[in-house]
Amino acid sequence: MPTPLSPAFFDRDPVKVARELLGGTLVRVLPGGEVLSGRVVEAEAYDCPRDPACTAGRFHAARSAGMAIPAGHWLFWTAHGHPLLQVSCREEGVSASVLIRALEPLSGLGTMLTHRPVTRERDLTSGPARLVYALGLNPLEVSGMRVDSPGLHLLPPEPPLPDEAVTVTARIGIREGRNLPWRFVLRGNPWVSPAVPSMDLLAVDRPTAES
DNA sequence: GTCTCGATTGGCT
DNA sequence: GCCAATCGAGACA
Repeated sequence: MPTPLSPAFFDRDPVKVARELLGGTLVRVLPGGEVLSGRVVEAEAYDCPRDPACTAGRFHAARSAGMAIPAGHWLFWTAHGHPLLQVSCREEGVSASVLIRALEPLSGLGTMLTHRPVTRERDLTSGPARLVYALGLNPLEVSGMRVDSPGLHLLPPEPPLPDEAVTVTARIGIREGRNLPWRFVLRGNPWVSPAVPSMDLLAVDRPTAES
């Protein structure tokens, strides 16, 4: 059983964190002890100092203050009335985070379906807000918790994913900064969120963010 | 109080 | 594929 990722893992470039998070396991332990888990098949990086898509500090300074908490804490962003699960990155005071966009359910599928009844299983967690609903996460309860909390934590991919298993694309659902290759998808996995237009696919297959 | 924005979702065609 | 509903948060009067 791998050790949960510690906050120190997140205290660096969110682009690298997003890449290395891919293939890992998100584990949710319900109060009754039941375990809901899923493999991270899609993740995006947001790094405000160099990211035109990151509205933190522009439109929603106060709202995004949570993104500036110390690295390795859960936080929620809301968009279009839906909660999105993120992990803070970098040192305190810098708004940077990794957004978990999709999971492949591993255990607790039945309970997830009670949280979020869907007709097709692949619709259960194939979206950033969908997985929050499926896991039954309460934003007020989870926000600000350490990323290695017993009730909600992340396990690293074992073994680490090879580059050829990862597709890097432009981010989706945003207006600015969409050309940055900061969206990481498990190649060929059916659980990723709705497909990006083919024109958005970049000619890169591995992270280029060396900073 | 009202308007606007948005990193989404789900229903309809 | 398209589009309306969604609702929390910020801006402004």
